[in-house]
Amino acid sequence: MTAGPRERLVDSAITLIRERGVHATGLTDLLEHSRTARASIYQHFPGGKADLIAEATHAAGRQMDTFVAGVLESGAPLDAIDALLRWLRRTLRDTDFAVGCPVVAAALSGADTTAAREAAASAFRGWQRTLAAAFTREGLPEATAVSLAGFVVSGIEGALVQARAMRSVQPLDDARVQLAALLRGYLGETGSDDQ
Amino acid sequence: MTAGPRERLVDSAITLIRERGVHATGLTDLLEHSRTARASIYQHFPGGKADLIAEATHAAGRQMDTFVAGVLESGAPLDAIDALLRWLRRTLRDTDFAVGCPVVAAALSGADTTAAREAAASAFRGWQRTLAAAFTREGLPEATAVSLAGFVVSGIEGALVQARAMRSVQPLDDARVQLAALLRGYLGETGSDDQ
DNA sequence: CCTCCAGTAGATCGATCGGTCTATGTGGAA
DNA sequence: TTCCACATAGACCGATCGATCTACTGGAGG
Repeated sequence: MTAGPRERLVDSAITLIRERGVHATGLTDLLEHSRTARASIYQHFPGGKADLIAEATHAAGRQMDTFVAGVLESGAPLDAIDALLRWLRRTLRDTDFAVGCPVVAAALSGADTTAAREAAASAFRGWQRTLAAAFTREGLPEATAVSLAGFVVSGIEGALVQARAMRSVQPLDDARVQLAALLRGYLGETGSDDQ
Repeated sequence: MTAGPRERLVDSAITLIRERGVHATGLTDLLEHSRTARASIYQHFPGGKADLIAEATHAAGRQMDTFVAGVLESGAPLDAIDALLRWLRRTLRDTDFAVGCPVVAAALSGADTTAAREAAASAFRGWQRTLAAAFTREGLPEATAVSLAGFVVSGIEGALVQARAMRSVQPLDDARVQLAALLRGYLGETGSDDQ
């Protein structure tokens, strides 16, 4: 509950960027949402908005990576992917399809925001590494695990974009079914055939 | 070479949105890039920028759908996906990873731009339909074909986002390999094992 | 006590945003 | 030729952008 200005700014940046994208998120919105003084931005992020966005993207990437790693170490990879997709589905519905992935938003923020793009790339690589480690733990060769992990990220992120556009969780459900089929091909028959 | 103001505006909108996103694309950039008078926007798009973006998204969706449908009717689905991924890879490299998918950009343009979001959803549905038709032609059940088609779109779009962020074509190559594995599971062994 | 400084509140800056306006040019139909 | 719809060039509007600035507040450390 301490939540200093810096932490509030990062949290608000993640929230607003998920909803509106980088360029559509103004500092005024950011300050109002985080109940923070304008000067506090430049106190903690000398580079201004660009710095804040980059740090928010890094933070969002770490949060998601922690979540995925947590679910992975207590279950099979497919169950972890399932849990992630279920959580995304619930989040989308709860917010009336208003929120997307902050890392994707940062990745597409344009050519002028190099720091944000690099932060997004770093987050993607982190997720891929975490997933690939789980796949190798299941016996997959290193190269196969890395490729598969990268594609799992692609499939989920793409489904999230489609789901927002269509205002439907169907793309996430399709991703669940198809990723299950793909993983079954690599890892053989394993659970996760619930409803 | 006729290329009236309306056509030039739509083409420029597609180009600039691919690079910068909707909100980061200003009317001034648009007019300069399309060499068009400011008033011409409101002549052809009474709703202003929002109308133009929506029409550009529709046009981009149709163009891509035509491309995909063309490649699909002269080859197996996997070969068509291969051709699409190869084209995306070359485009990314030729532009130094500056361009993405205009439909994705429109889909993430925010809550205020409803028309653009709907245009993006329409484009996604069109691609899914086109792909699903090809899969049913190969003998897949309707429901399976639709689900698989939706996921193929997700996987490709997600790979494109990752590729831009990382400035690497690796995600597209991963998508190729994994989509091939997935389709092989449904359709059995079919060509496309070149390098 | 006083000092110091992160935090707050808000005025203000130049630049740019999307949109509207006038003036002028142009090419085809009546 | 006359006419008119369209295209162009560019000034202009209020609003908002990111960023800088001053003035004030409150609590920790000497």
